[in-house]
Amino acid sequence: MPKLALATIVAQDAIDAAPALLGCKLIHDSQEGTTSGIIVETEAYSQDDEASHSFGGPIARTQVMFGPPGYAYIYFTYGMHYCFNVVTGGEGNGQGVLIRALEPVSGLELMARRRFATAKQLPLLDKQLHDVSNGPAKLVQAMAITKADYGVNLLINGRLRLEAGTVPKHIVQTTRVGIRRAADAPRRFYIAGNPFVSRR
DNA sequence: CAGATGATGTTCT
DNA sequence: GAACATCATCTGC
Repeated sequence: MPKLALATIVAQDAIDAAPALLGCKLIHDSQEGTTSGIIVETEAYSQDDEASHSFGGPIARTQVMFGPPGYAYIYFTYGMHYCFNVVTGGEGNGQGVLIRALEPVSGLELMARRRFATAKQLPLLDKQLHDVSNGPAKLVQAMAITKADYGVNLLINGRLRLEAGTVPKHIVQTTRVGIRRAADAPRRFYIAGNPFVSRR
């Protein structure tokens, strides 16, 4: 069963867009080569959500979340990590979907080289393979997404873009990871049984 | 295996 | 000062 058009998916509120983005593909063209992966884990953040960066209204850092859907919201955290979100919902409404894990599709060796200091040879061991992109900051590093990608349109044919995929068979809905406020809200979604999910 | 902890810089109280 | 949408590495079972 094919996915809805991406523009339709991201126009929904984050709580609906988050599961709908599972199975879609994220693609990045770079000088080094192309990397891509299937989105297997997401979290929804909305303006009325205490845990969201958009809670309380727009500030400089979160401006893009209040713009039209389908753009990249990238933030820096813990002094060393970047994370990547897809802006969702209507303009003027601060929302986004955090992409928490990818299943590599192409450019696996390049992704592994970016993640690990030493150049790994394919095939990777299972431990190394899963570790390439099973976390929000890990996939950003593997895909070489940077703050320069903040605010790019992911729906057009740019260097960083989304592509519709197939609807996953089973989706699990549960609580989000690494937050204190609204910790009980079931706003995390992942593809059941997928080995690249960051945690169960 | 689980749990604790340090790294490191921006944002919040 | 403390918290933070994290990760790698350490300790102890």
